[in-house]
Amino acid sequence: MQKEDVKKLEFSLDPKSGVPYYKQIIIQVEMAIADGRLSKDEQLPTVRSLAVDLRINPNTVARAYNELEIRGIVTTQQGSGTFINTQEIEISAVERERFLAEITRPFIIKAASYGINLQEIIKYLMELEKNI
Amino acid sequence: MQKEDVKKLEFSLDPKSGVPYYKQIIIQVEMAIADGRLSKDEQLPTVRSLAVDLRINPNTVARAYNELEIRGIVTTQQGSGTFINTQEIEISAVERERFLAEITRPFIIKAASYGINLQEIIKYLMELEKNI
Amino acid sequence: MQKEDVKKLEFSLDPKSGVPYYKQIIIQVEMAIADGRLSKDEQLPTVRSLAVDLRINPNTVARAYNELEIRGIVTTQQGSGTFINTQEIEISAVERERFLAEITRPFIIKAASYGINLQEIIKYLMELEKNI
Amino acid sequence: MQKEDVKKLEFSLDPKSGVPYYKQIIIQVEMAIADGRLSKDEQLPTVRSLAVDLRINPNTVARAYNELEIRGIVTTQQGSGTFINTQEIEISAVERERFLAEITRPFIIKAASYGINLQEIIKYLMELEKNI
DNA sequence: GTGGTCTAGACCACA
DNA sequence: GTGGTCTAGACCACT
Repeated sequence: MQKEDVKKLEFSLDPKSGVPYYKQIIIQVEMAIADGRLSKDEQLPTVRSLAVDLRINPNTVARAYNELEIRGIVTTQQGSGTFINTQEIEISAVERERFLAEITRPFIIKAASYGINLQEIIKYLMELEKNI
Repeated sequence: MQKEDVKKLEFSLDPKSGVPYYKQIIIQVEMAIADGRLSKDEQLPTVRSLAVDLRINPNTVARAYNELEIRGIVTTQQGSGTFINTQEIEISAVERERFLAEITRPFIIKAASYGINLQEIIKYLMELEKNI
Repeated sequence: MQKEDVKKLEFSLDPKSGVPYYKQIIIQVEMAIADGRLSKDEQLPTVRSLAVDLRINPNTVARAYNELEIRGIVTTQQGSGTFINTQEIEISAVERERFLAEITRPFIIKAASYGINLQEIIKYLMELEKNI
Repeated sequence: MQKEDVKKLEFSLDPKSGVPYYKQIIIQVEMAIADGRLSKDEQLPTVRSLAVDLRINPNTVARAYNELEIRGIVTTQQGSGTFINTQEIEISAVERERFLAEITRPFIIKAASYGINLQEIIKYLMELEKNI
């Protein structure tokens, strides 16, 4: 290998998701840390460059970085940039449950529209799990 | 049987969740349809009665019902009420299986990308099913 | 043939159309007169029987008949029923235009969603017309 | 060219039509998309500015935009505005012709059932096209 | 500045 | 009685 085969960090926004841009950025940073694409002391894109990349207002990026800093996930060094500050992301049980509900709901509803009920879904998933 | 095993429809709002009231109502109607507590041609509570029940403004209920109508989930007939409109899409058993596999895959992948595994999903769904 | 091969009058309501029931009934009576399924002195179904047929409130049928009477299209004979009162239905130019716009709009919009514009539609229709 | 041949987007409401304001706005946006005056990623007037223009309540504009969003026609991003979201469905030339035939047939039949013939339809559409 | 949510209350149309 | 439309105005979240 000539170089590290690292999954590069790529931000992307979904305007239709209803999730505010700044939150999408926060989640993506957190996820990148969680799966190792970002690690301690690495630098995030600058506010301006990311704003240009994503074609959004720099204030929006700044807000995301700011909230990440408040949560202790990144540290901003005046004049030099924003850096990852931690190795681990902890997501609270409540957040976890809420997130699970959020992604599960449309899945259940879509299945139901084809006449597939919860029991059937569970049965299918248990089959799947057994065969992993 | 000891008692009627009715799964009654009960609306409830959580003001602390951050989810707007009207969306909570939409979700509860959708879920009730998905798990069979509401089925075709059944009438929803009237706008006014639900508003009183939930102690919210009738406009908020109306907004939820209106969105459900635009999405084709309910039909309202002025002067008589709001009725469930869902007609399940008819598919064969084979298609059914294929369809289930098709919508399950991205769902599982998405969950996995957030560190949630199949076991956890199944556990959550069983919890859900119990509480219908 | 053994009997008159008459197109029978059949009322039907579409709850999803957004058009009030009483107006749907009015239109259907007018249409039936216009194309000869109903002619002068024929009797309409009774308010009660039609209400039962359509599974709607008798008041709704009564309202439709009442409006038809106001317009001079039918006459109600106390105790004997409601009868067609005219041979011809005249639709005002304004109504006609409005109706034309109403049925044209969704057609144009649907075409547009497939990238077909008005000019193209017109061209196609002119072709059609030439080949009749 | 003597002057820019711009088909500018102009909203206008007819209080006498009986059509609710919010529906008039929806129709005008849809038609503007259909005939190309509005295209993907263009921004609609802001809720407040359109409300001032039309001298109606901002909630009424918001309601129209909201319904357009539910239908997937526009996307709103809180804090930045409302944008056209229509992505035309891609079809081949052959499919195009077939599709046009397919949606035209029921349209013509419906019109005919109300005594409106092809010539009249074409005349109306040409009128429409001229006035864009 | 943008849109989102909610309330309060009026008046109308429909069954 | 039902839902539909619109206004006025408040407060919030996001860019």
